[in-house]
Amino acid sequence: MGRKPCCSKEGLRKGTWTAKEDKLLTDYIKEHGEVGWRSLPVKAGLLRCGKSCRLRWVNYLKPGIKRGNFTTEEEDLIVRLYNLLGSRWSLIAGRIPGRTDNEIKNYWNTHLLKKLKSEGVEPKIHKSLAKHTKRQKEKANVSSQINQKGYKENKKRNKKGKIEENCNNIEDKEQVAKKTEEQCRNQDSVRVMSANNHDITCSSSSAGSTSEKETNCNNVHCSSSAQNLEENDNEIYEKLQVIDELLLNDNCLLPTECREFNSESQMLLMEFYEEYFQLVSENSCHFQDYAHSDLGF
DNA sequence: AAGTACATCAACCGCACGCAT
DNA sequence: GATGCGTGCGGTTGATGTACT
Repeated sequence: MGRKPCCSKEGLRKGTWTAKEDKLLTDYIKEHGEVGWRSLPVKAGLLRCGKSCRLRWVNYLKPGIKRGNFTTEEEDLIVRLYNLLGSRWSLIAGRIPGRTDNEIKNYWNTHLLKKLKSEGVEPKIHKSLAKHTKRQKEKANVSSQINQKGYKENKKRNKKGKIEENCNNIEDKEQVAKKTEEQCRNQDSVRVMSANNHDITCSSSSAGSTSEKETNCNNVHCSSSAQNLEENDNEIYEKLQVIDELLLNDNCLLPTECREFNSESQMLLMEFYEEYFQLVSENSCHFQDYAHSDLGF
């Protein structure tokens, strides 16, 4: 018994959207919100599949979507995120304000791959992650599962729009940032703007003093003490969670008025990512699952 | 100007996941 | 635990535009 199709294909339009269809969809969503994609076409008077409506909205009609040429900074970011995450376009798109997964995917396949190859750079090969998620999950080791559990729950809460509830548990957004700031005192800092447009000074480098940082890194890479390893794992993992908490909520990443992605906000973003990538890559041998499994990020 | 090849990107398709029952 | 539904994701297709012959 096969799975039911998402909708009856009969009598439905396919292909390029017309301006009239766009307007119908936009008007409906403005009034009712992004809910019930399956029933939306009928209610909105569209002869389209619900999935098609969602795609059209998410990729083209949704406010704040940036069209047009990618900047070199964006290109660089895409390449580095790809090396970290593989072809997880939605995750990559989530870290580049105004860009959609589809656009980034197309840009990668049509421009960046060629560009990299012409420069003699072979992009990191990733397995087709989507098709291996189950297997990867099964492979995930016990300790990482324990570490990831809390984060996954946080992520789930965020997805459900319960960020406030989450913030009550681990303080609020500012406190999350403050926590990071405390952990990162004495480190080179980067500035990240909070949702409240407060400048938060924090670092995505390892916690504590420089010596502690070195100890952490050494332990992560080659400690023979299982206990130390576990403690440091948790510490670094928590740090990644805090950073990613900020990254995932792009309101935390950039204030609304910076959605235009002006040069100043772009600089701040790039600085922040520099630190972020450094931290992840420093610990990549131990946190591969964080960077590459569907549980991480 | 016409035909063909290639490039681009919007849109489609099928699968997997989370959630409700 | 099994099943079905709604949704989101990544891979792929195909229509359209552009360059070349």
